[in-house]
Amino acid sequence: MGKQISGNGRRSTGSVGVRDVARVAGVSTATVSRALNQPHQVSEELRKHVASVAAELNYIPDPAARALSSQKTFRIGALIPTVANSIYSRFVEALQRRLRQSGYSLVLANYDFDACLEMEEARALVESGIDALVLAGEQRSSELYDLLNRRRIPYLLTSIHLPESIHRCVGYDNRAGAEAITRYILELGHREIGVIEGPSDVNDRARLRTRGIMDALEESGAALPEERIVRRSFSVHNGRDGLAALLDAAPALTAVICGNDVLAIGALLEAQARGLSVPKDLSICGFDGLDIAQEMVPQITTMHVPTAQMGLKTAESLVSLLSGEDAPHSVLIETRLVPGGSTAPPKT
Amino acid sequence: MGKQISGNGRRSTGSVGVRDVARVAGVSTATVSRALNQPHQVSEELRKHVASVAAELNYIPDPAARALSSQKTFRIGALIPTVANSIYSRFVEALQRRLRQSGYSLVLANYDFDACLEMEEARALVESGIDALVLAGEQRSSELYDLLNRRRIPYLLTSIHLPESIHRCVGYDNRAGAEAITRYILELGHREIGVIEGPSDVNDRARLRTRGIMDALEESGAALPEERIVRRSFSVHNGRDGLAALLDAAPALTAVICGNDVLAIGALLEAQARGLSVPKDLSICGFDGLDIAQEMVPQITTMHVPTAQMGLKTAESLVSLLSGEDAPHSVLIETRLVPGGSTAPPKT
DNA sequence: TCGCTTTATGTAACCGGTTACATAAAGCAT
DNA sequence: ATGCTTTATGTAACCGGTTACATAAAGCGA
Repeated sequence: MGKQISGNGRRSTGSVGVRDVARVAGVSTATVSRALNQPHQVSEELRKHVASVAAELNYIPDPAARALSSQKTFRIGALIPTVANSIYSRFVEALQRRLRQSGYSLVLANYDFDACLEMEEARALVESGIDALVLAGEQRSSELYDLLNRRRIPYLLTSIHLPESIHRCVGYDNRAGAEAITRYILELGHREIGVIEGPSDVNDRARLRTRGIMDALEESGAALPEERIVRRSFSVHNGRDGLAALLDAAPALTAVICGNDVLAIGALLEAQARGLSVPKDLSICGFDGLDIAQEMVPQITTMHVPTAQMGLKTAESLVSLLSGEDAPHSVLIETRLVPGGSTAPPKT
Repeated sequence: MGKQISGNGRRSTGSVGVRDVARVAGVSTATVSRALNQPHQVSEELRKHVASVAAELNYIPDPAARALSSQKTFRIGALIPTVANSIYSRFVEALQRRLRQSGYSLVLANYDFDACLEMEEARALVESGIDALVLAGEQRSSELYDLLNRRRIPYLLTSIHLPESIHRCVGYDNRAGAEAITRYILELGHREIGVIEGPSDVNDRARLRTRGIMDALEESGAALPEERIVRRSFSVHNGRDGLAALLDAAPALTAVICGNDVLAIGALLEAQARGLSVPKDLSICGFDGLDIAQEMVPQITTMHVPTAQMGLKTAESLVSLLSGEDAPHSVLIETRLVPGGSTAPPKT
């Protein structure tokens, strides 16, 4: 290769760089950079001139160079259990859309509720270069939090609301939501209640929901015998299976409270497959407010979570945080009880 | 040996850099870089020494610096209509998992089937720095392809199989799949058939499926009057609405073919809400093989698409491509007809 | 032993923006 | 007009890896 003079403004890659723009516009590279990034520091006429030259040359700043010198990547990581559940996918979509508006890209990683994989993916995300990280829930090895703190990477917990926690969050109150929907079931007159809870060992949202259910039941004086609670990971199939197990152990149930809508859909389908009429023979309720659960026949009573709004708020918090403005330490996303045809007073 | 490198080797950011590792290990920065990236170019003992020093100092290469000098970002963009449909979300999950194994991150963008937004997001992805881009389907403004070619960014089309196209692809044959499932319906004896097609104007997968349905129907000599085909965008709600419209226009239908499983689920729910027995009064089939459709009662007859496998193959193609190896120009993902309880011969 | 090739390592110039600092010009009170 | 402050622009040193080229050492045939 021939020798390369750095001063001629030609990039070896062949594309247009700041030095080209500077040369054509007859100004320095510093001025070009300022004209494009800190417009107020440059006289208006020069700004316009530089902008027009840049546009004419079809100049596109190299993101790697920008990241290297400014120490900002304009990338945000999202470490989500699974995007196959629409409670997370809607969130991710809204998050991405809003981040883009502010010039950020979303780097997605999923770990399917596997704590080990979560740690690995987190490490990879951090090492790939991100300005901030979005996590789901609070429960995880302190190693991950240590890593983030050591590398000074701001992070945000979502799907959970913890005003007392040292971690920032944008989320909703899983416990209170579950308590409210349980009260609703109790107020309908149910006393023979079963629960299909989520995998509460590795998922604090699921655990909080179970806690809320138990709180409401205890408050009402209704005890919940061991055999009336089954634990299943989130899938329609497991919902069916869970209800089958419950009904085998306790055929007298009049209501089943599910850890989320996916389980509730499964329970509804299993009930129907067994010839049970919902809600006449059995009331079923869920949590999340998925579109599809709202379309089921009967419509599933649920605690609706506005996940798109959560994505929006999460994005806004992150953007403020990274702009040096201060964002609220915790943001509460309000849930809403949506009564559907899947619940009714028990048969007398 | 032991000679001091000019400067103190300390990064202004305070973290450990190649120069620190080089100094402590008593070698040059070039050797450190080579020891970590081209191990075969360095003597084994030196390699181990450098590796241990790097580990000891907890050295993590700066991705921006690496990207700037090597012109590789190790990031791959995925521009997906929506991740809220599990046909895409499963794909994205598998894609991400496999890419990570080879050291790549996934940058996700979604456009909700909006062609304008797709172009905008594509531009943003390209400008954010990616080594390659994954797209869904072929149909889009040539402006996008021009952009990718101009910037020399390799790309791959998915969810579609086009061996003749100039574009690379990893996907399945939408037309043939739809033709096969339609034949299946015809072979059951149905002649009074309705169709709820997807939004074929902006979505070539949906259009190909409609084409496959029409091909099979024409081949069988069965004409499809205008009023027996309705078009709806993909949602359970629209599936219900679509079936309602079809039944209003043509109450004598014995089978309904849906553009995908989401529409089919909606159609099934609407049929049940109207007191129709599926499949006795009406047969319904879909396309995609979503988990939830397989759990419905009755199980929905569908053309199963192994999306996770498609994600895997897509990732592998991309990795080969970016490693300079040659990847197949088109990869066919096989679909599979899964008969379920939602279809049966028509009432005689 | 010489000369040539191969292999291992070091030096320093990149990659392409950003920005601290220097400098020039303009504004303004005295 | 003088001196001081404010504002606009230029110069060049960064950011932290990678890698072309130079150099030293080792291998090897004759």
